[in-house]
Amino acid sequence: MPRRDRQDPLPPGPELATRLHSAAIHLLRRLRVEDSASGLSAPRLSALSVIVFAGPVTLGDLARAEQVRAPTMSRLVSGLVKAGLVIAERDPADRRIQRIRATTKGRALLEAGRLRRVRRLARDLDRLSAAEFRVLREAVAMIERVARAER
Amino acid sequence: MPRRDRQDPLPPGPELATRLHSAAIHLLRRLRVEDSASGLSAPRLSALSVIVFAGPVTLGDLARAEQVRAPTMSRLVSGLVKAGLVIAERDPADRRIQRIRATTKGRALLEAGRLRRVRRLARDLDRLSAAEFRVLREAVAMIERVARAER
DNA sequence: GGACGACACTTAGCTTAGCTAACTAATTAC
DNA sequence: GTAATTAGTTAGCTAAGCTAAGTGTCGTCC
Repeated sequence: MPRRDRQDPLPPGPELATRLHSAAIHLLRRLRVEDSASGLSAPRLSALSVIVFAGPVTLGDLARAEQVRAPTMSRLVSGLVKAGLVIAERDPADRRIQRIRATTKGRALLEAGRLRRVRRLARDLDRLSAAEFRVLREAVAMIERVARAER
Repeated sequence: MPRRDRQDPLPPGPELATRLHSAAIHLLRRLRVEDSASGLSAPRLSALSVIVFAGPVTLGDLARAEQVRAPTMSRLVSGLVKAGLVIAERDPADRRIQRIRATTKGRALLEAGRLRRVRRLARDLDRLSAAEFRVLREAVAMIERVARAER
């Protein structure tokens, strides 16, 4: 019975996927260091990010986006509300629903943090040549397409 | 006083960094869905991953890698030990230090989870043409280099 | 070679983040 | 107009984060 050893080379598709997966993890782990300056916990920062970029969202939307249950998101949001970073209003048309959106303060806080991360990444990318830059630009467009695809 | 508007185009370096950052986040958020099948919490899964790939590590190494404090990692590791996924042994040369390594079971569990993520990503990457594949391969090598760089 | 500081981790005790189960209120379906 | 469904919340638990303080081990230095 043929057994697949750990050292066996993987087929080309999975091998690239493996490397992309690993590279993405290491990239973001590196940038995460900058987040402590925001003063927010990782779950709150992540939820705030979705609220800022996805515009007014419902609590259910948020819970799905963050892959947590509704009660968890309910408490995260009330923490963000108390901190003055977001506002939650009942939808007048369907009063079960909340419309959650960022305040100016929330948007500013998130944007400052995102800038720290991006600046750090931009500094790291300075190691690349102009030609490599062009290749990376193409690749990023592909990753965006793949990562946002329907299913 | 010239004010930078939100709609202003960013300079080329930061703009690529911004897009790469966002693409990496969306890529991993998408793959994270697969992790529930492992039965482990995200922090434990992440710690196990470092243990499996970085070989025997100390608790301090792990805490630094995961960007948490020692007491947090201490409890994560004892959870993994109780679950039979890792083994922690005192270093005979310096008995303050632990050498933490994965068991066969731990390695198998992590590998199964990683495979689910990678297979999902590989399936997503099938949308790309052969030419795009080659570009992506080049870009991944660059990202690996950048993400592992010293500082 | 004994005292002392530093180091690696653990314990205690707190807050936040995750969950399920059960509840409330609003809407939709019949 | 009653029943079922949907959106969130509350209660109550475990896990994960922190700081402060404790334990044992090592290195140093006189």
